[in-house]
Amino acid sequence: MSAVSPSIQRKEREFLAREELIITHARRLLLEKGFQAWNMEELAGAVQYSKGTLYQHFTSKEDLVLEVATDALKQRADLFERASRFQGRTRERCRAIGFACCEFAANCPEYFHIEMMLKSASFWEKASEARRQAHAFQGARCWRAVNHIIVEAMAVGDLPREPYSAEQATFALVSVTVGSHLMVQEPHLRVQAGITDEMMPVRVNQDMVCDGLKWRPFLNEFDYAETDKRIVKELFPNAVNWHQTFGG
Amino acid sequence: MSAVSPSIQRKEREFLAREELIITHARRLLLEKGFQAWNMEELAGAVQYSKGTLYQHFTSKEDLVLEVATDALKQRADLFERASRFQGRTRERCRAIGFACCEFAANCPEYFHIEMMLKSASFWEKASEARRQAHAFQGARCWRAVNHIIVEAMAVGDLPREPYSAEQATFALVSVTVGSHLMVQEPHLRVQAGITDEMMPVRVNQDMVCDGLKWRPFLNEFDYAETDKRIVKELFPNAVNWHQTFGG
DNA sequence: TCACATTTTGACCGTCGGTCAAATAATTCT
DNA sequence: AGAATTATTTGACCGACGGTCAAAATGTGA
Repeated sequence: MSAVSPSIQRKEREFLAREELIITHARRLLLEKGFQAWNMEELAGAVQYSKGTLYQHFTSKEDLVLEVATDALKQRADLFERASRFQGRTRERCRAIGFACCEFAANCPEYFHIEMMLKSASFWEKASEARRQAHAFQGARCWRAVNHIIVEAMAVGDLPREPYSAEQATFALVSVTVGSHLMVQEPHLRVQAGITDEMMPVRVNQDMVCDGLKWRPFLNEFDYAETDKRIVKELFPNAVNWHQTFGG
Repeated sequence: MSAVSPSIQRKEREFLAREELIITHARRLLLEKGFQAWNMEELAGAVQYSKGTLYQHFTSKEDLVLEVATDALKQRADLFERASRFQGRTRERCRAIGFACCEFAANCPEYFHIEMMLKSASFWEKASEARRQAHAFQGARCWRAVNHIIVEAMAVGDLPREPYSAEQATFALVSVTVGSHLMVQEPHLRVQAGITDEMMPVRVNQDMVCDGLKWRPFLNEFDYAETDKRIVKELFPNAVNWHQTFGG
């Protein structure tokens, strides 16, 4: 007998295709309306299946949303890893990751808020174990991309080993990045801080932390404007979000 | 006739007392269980009133939670303003606010997650206009406390006016602080970064940003350990959370 | 074509936030 | 004091939603 009957294979393919369809529509609803303002019935209608069928793919609404978030996080990790291979000094490569994160945020503007929602215990425990692990895995990829550059920067002498450890430095960059992406979305803060471009403050704050870490070369001893042009050209040639960052 | 009948006054007092009671129990439930894992019936039982009575005080569950969050934010603003009057150089006073924020976070460990929840549109629009404004007002107090010190630091020459404006610097400090408080609560990140003390990384990250802003005196040209002891002694003599920060 | 296995469906359930007419309590009037 | 009036409290009830499962529909193999 053959290993797997062809009809089984076809079923498998159809199942996976349907899962993709569900995820795609769930992503759309999540971006358009947030978490509360749509329900599973509505999603079922959108994908032309019944509610019961949705629950063959996901154990709960939270499980489905976690899947969407993890897909986004995987995109982020992919961008981070690609950016970390940028040719240049360690701080330039860190900068490339900063751009990658902004590129990601431009594509998934609601991502960081959704991510914060995930962290509440009641949400997390309604998701399946498999999807929780998948999310942790993609998160670890992002962490490693940053951490590896920092370890290398310390190895080659661009970044002092004192007073901050590689882990402290990584944690600081992660914190300032997430914090900035969240704060830049706050209308009140945008007014108070006079922010128009949403991405600029994120990278500006990253610069401050890198300078604070004494990561060579400092902002005022190197032409990072050239680096930035190279990053955009080599890593994000198709992105349209960097125009105002360079003054139109 | 008298301006207001005494029974009216008594009613008023009782009404306010009951509102306090409701808020107190809601705060407890929120800290113990988060947002989802309790309902209005349960709260009504806890305060020994019926559900209908709760809705004479708050337009919705979200409105009530916003009130709790704003109370916490007011505490934060009070601590910030007190800390900003600390005697010392501008960066020492900024440091005092950093301690104030950690003191606050120790008292309200769930605060920043609740705050993130508030920001989702569906939550915000279910709250009453009055409470939204109250929340914005307390948020502005926190912003101003930081911003004033930064403006003064620029005026006295402790902080260069270039390349960052006072608003950019304030935004950076706010972002790194909120981001750090959020990230330090993540179990995965705590493991990856090897964090045991929850407050230390927050202030470490603030130090990085201040150094990155070139805020004099730098970390390595001043004995901030002395400042820290003074801050704890003068501003938080009763707090117990700083022991491990100083190595037991 | 029929028997059997698999998949899909939507009526149904429990929960919860929120409402409101009726019950109860407080106050005022005579 | 007691009736009349006003104010307050209550909890049965509603609609919405996430999630379930027996029955219907569809697919499979002989």
